[in-house]
Amino acid sequence: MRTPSWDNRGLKKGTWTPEEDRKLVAYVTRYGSWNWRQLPRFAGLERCGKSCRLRWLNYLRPNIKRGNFTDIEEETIIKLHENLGNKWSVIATHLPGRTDNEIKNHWHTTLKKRFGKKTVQTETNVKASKSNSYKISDPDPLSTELSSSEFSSSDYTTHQNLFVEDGFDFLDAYLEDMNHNISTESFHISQVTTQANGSDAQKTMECVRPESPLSYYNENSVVENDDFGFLEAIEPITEHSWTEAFVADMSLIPNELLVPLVNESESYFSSAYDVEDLWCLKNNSHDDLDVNLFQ
DNA sequence: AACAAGCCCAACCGCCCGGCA
DNA sequence: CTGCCGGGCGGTTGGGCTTGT
Repeated sequence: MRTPSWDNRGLKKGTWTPEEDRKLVAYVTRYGSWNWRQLPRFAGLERCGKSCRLRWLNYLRPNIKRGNFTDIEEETIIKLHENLGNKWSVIATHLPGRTDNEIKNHWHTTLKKRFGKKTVQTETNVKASKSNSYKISDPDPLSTELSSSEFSSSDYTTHQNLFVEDGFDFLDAYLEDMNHNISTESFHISQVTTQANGSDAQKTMECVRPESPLSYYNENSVVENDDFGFLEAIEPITEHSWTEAFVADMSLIPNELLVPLVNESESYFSSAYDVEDLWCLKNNSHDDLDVNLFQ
């Protein structure tokens, strides 16, 4: 979108590149967002912390739901906006997978025009009459929170995809999530797993989300050049690897923020997220997910 | 085909709030 | 109590994309 530029501190501004996305995802996935202001330095990013935070929360974070808003989602936004005003972050908590920024954009570009000048209540009642899952007459905005059963099952595919059966491999789950339901096209990427033990650990997995940052890559070049570097982040391979920056700076990260790898031979990744939160997510109902995850 | 206008959304900016020393 | 710092939030903007003429 925005033309890349540098501010007076030498920090980059503007559109994020795929490489920057990979660095940020890899770093936050492994170490969490322990300090947004310091994070870019350790992650090898020439960005301000705010920019990193925004990029992560609005675009790279798992469970982000993209694409058109459903009628139910629009009804929810309209109703909540009527009751709460421009409290986009609060409204976003009622729409699993949607970010406040996305909701705000959708409101300004679409809903405001459609509903801004009409009586919102009237309009929403019409829409609500089409839906048997949303009670527009409920006066309490909080009580209008949609239960998991009020969304179609596909709405939650991203949540369900966050976890895989064979253990707690956060990054696998992340990639699974990124694959969600966007395209039927597919391409293969290499998955770094346990190369350290010398076994033939390279697997392939399908990545089918052209709208994701990963899709910046030409699919053919990914296959032919094996240049899909997303996972290189967690295992410095060459001296030119960007990972060198944060690997070299690891000593500066407080020990308590460095989560030891559980089992290097099987689960290379670890996360500084609250492990209890993540584990409980595996068992909790869907409507807790967006609250607990990655806050 | 070329241009203009409007749309859309990622990203930035500045303010506010809470935690902490 | 006060000031600093980091995070969060809402408003705004830049510019690519789409649609209309």
